[in-house]
Order: sequence, then C-alpha cells, then structure tokens
Amino acid sequence: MPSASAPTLESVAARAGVSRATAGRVLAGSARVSPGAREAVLRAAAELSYVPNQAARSLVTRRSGSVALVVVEPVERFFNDSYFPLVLTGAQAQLAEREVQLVLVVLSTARERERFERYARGGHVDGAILVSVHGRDPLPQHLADAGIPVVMSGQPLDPASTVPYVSADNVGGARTATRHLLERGCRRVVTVTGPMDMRVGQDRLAGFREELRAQRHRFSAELAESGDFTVAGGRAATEALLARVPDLDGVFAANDLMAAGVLQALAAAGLAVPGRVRVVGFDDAPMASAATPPLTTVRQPVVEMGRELARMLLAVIDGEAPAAPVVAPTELVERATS
Amino acid sequence: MPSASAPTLESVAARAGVSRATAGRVLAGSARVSPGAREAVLRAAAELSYVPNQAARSLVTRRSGSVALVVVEPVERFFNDSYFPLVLTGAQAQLAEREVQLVLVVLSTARERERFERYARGGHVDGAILVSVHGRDPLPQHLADAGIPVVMSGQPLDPASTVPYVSADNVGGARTATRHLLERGCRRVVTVTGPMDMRVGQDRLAGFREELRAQRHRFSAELAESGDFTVAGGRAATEALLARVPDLDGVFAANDLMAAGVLQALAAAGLAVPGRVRVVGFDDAPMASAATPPLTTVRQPVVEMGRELARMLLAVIDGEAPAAPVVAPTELVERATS
DNA sequence: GCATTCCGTGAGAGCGCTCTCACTGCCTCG
DNA sequence: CGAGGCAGTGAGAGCGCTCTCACGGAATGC
Repeated sequence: MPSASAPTLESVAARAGVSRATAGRVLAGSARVSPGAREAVLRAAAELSYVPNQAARSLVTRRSGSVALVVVEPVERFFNDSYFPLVLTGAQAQLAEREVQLVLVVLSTARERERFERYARGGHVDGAILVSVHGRDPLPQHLADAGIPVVMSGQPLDPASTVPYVSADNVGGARTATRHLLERGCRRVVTVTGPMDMRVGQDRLAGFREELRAQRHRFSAELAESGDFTVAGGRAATEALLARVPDLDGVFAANDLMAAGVLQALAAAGLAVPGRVRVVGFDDAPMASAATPPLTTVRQPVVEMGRELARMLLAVIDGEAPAAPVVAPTELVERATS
Repeated sequence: MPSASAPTLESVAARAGVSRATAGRVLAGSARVSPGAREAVLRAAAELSYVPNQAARSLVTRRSGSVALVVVEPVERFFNDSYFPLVLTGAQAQLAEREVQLVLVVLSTARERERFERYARGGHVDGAILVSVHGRDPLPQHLADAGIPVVMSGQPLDPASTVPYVSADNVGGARTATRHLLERGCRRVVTVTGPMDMRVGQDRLAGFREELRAQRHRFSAELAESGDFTVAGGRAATEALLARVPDLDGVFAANDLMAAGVLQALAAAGLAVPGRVRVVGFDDAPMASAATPPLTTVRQPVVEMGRELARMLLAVIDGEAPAAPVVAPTELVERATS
C-alpha cells in the first residue's frame, strides 16, 4: 500500500481555491487559464506533492502510459545475448523522456502469446516493441492487424509485412568485415554464418559473398559453415572449416559469440591469432573486448536502435504517418584479432 | 488505440443474464455464486473474449498489478554485466505466474530518483525490486520507510537496514574457488578483487583470505589487487600482481569480467593457462564459457535469485511477516583454466 | 408452524480523473 | 450603446470496476 491517502486533484483544487476542472487544466499544461490561477494550482500541487493517479487517468483517456517490450524467443536466448539488454536500455531511455513506462513481457508458450494479445487489446499497454521475433513469425503482423501499435527489431522475412522495423546494416557490415580481412592480406577467407532461416543470418552471408566478389575472390559453398550464433556452434563450424580448408587464413564470424568459439577452436588447433589466422566478429558485444585476444568486430549501434524503436512506436501510437523502416549504419572496431 | 470498443463487465453480465455484481463475483473467482450463473458468466466472457480493464480495477482496488524493477547504477553497468538481465529474467518469470507486470525503471539522476519515489507513492506500482544499488545507498531504506514494499539484491552495508535482500554466498563461493586452486597444486595464489566499497567485493576477498588461512597459507596485502569488476581493471591488476609476485601460479578473480582481463594479461606475458598459471572467476557469466580457454568459475544461481526476489516482494506486498534475507548457494564450474 | 438464519443476487455508490457544456463577465465592433 | 464574441471558469457526467448493503426466498431451529 502507498501512503495513507494520496492527495487528489480535488484536494489540490481546494487548496488553490479553484475548481477541479481548472486544476486539471493547469496540470494538463493546457491553455486558457489565468496566470493567477495557474500559479496557485502549481503551488498547491507542489505543497501536497501531488501525483496524478494513473489508473483514474487511463480509465478515461484509454491510454495506459506504458508500452510493452516483448521478447518472443525462448528465454535462454535472452540470457546470452547482449543484444536484448542493450535494446532494452535504449528503449527505456527514450521512453523515459516521454514519461512512458516500459513493461517487460516474455512470450514462450502459445498460451502466453494469446494472453498477451488480449492484454494488449484490453488496452493495458498502448503498443509493443517486439524483439527477437523469428523472421517468419506472424505475430507482429497479427498484432498490427488487430490495431495494436507495433514495431519490431530486425527485418521480417515476409516482404508483405507492413510492420515498421529497425535493423542494422547487416549486408554492409559484413562487407566491411570481409574487406578488412582482405585488406590485411588474407587470401583464403571463410565465414561462420548464423542460421539461414533468419534474416540476419542471410544478410551477413550475403555481405560476405558480395564483398568477395567485388574483390575478385571466388566464393564457394565450402567457404561457409553454419554456426547457429552460439559459442559451441562457432567452435564446431571452425573445426569443420579447418578440415575442408586447411590453409584458411581469415574468418568472418557472423556474431561475436561464434567468433569466441572460432578463437577457441583456433587456439586448440595451435593456430596463432592474428599471426596465422585473422578473425572478425559482428555485434561488438561486451565479450568482444573481453576475448583473448580482444576481438576485432563490427559494431552495430544497438542502444541507439532501441531508442529508435521507441521513437517509432510512439509515432505509431500518436497516429502519425506509418514510419519507414530504419537501417542503422555499422562500424568496424579494430582490436587484436586482425 | 485498442480495438473499437472492448467488452465490459456490463456486457458480459447482460449476455449471461445476470447483474454486473454477479458477473464480477464469478470473474473474481469468489464464492457465493450458483453453479448455473457461474457457468453462464464464464461462457459469456469467453464468447466476448472479455478482458478486465486494469485501469478501472486499480482505481478501486488501489493495486496496480505491477511492480518495478529498479536499476540504480549508471546505465553503462547494465550493459556489460550479465547479472541484471538474468535477475530480470528470473523476476519476470516469477511475476508472470501471478500475472503481475514488471515495469523497468532506470534511476541515474537525483531527479529521477525523486520522481520514482513519487511515482511509487502514487501507487503506480505496488512495490519495487532494487538491483545493483550501492551498498550504502539510502534509497532502499528510504523507500521502505515511506511504506513502499521493497526488496533488494545484494546485502546492504548498513547493518541497521531492514530491507529484505537476496544475495549469493559470496564468502563461501570465494572459499570454494580458492580451495580449488590450492587443491590443483597452486602454491602462490593471488586475487583480483572487486571494489572494496561494495559488499560483494569485501565478501569475496574475505572468502579468499579465510580459505588461505584454513589451508595454512599466509595472506598478505601484496597478494590482492583491486580490479573494479571490469576487463581492463582485471588486466591492469594482473600486470601489477605479476610485477609484485612473479612466481604466482593461481589467480582468483572476483568476477568473470576481470577474469577475462586476467587471461588477456597472462597471454600477453606469455604465461600458459592452465599450464603455468591457473585461473578461476566468479559469476559464470556467458563470457566464461566463451573465454579462451573456457573459464573455470563459481556459478551463482542468478535467475533463481531473481525469482526469489520477486517471491519476497510479493510476500511483502501481501503484508506477510517480514521476509528473512536469502543467501543462495554457489557452485564451482570447472572448465579449462584450472 | 412461525421466527431465524443464511445463501444468492441486484442496486447503487463511489474510486480520481478528463472532457463537454454552459455560464459569467469583459472586450470588441458596428 | 446594444449585439456578438471570447477568455476563463465551474458543474456534472461518465470511464469500468469493486464492494457494501439490502432484499427475497429457501433452509433451519424450536
């Protein structure tokens, strides 16, 4: 329970000697109030340290003043990946400026999904930021069709999707990473890819291929091995690659987790980094600078992307013109593995 | 905006042919309703896919159905540390079972602190879980004194604090880590400590000292160097230790981030791990298994601790007897650095 | 067999806020 | 100098829910 009896608009108005309506007008910041009345209300509110009752307000405005950040993946991914906490941080910061609360929702089961939809339709939140939805998951479109303001992180695989999204420039970032390896003198560059049923996975591989081609190197299927975005996956993929391409001297890992696995496998094989093999990751996760040796990687501005998601959602909620997708630029961070 | 016009209790009641009061009784799950009426209401609610309006409900119950997870540190720490996301995950899971929402709040400035207090007193949330508060921060006690249900992670430095908390067994974990090093044959074991103005830092050092003593090893100040819980700090501390104690053959780092720095410094100095020097970290952060070589560490059950925090808070909110602090057991995870 | 209890139910009063509407003065204009 | 307009204000009606209270009817007691 909060303190005994919180001050109400009524008591503020009484203290200021005006009606509830006028007090409300002042606090809503709207026009049409005499300077005298305004000042009196403001003072009274301060003296009582008045806080508007959000429940009463939402009841009439039908706005909750909060939005949901929805994590769709199994919770485990939320653990290891630095992506979510960072998006969350950015979104939270942006929303705080507008005094909008961020409610965290995790959707694992079908039942939870259904409940969330009812929850959102019931007006408990004004909109939702969907993070880590699978590329083909119909949930975002479904919610949007139900009239719930929705934005998502990452580009959906479905080209017909109308849900606004924020994505990093995955193709460009992968090209930069690959070019860097080539410029450093690598002749036999391979890649450990993410899952191919995810847009990120596809795009980062596409960037790798494009850049090889642009630099007149031949791409062939044996140069790519899928690593499913985990450390263990990165290690296993590297072992496979080493067996197929013993003279490889450059590895582009589609994320830092896998790059960590690459480093482990390389160390186990006795291959010096960066002396014998150069490695570049993607994401600039915290573990990139913690790796041994510290990992060269492609930074994506995740916090800023989180802010952008929040900004977009707020725009959708305010009924502004449908937001265009945003593709955030990436940047190479050179450390010791290249 | 949610869908055009959400069904209300009124419409459910009408459809079921009962009064609003009876419909309310059924949905509240309370007794005193005839089976016939109950079934009719339930069916009507399902058909209309009725969702109670939370705002209207809180207006009268003075319960918001949500609690805050408050992060007090500067946001940057939220980035690198795996601790927060995991606590959050655990708390979220626990709260979801009770259909309580988790609102994320970040407190950086004094203004934000003050606003949050008013926010909580205004009944916007029913309670708060405070994470990563500084050991001497008066905020938790202050909120508790204001009548706001509060629990916190980590033991407060102030012995007079009455705020319930959940903490890992830091002393015990540090003893286990140290013992492990000794059992593996290390003769000259040193430690990289956390900040000494934090309880965690103090406790993990205390455990290190206790275990040395228990095993009849001498502790002296030169065996400990502060590393402030960052990778760079861990690296710098290791360099200092190497200069002072060139024959060191075991390092206990008070967290995994610093352990990563230890590994980097050791690699730079050409000291093989675990051949020449053995290393143990603390936390079992994701980066522990991603390190090269994979890091032996002390696991604390962070997700479970998050759950416990949520459970405690709910108990406090329900006015149950003041919860006793919980100290969670730790566990050694052997990987390749020892 | 009548008074008493109790169960199931409905009516109605708010919770604190926003917002529409009407009203009062005062200013402007013809 | 009267009609119209407009700024500033207050009264009052809900928003959808919970909860108290009162009431009819069935079950129980003596």
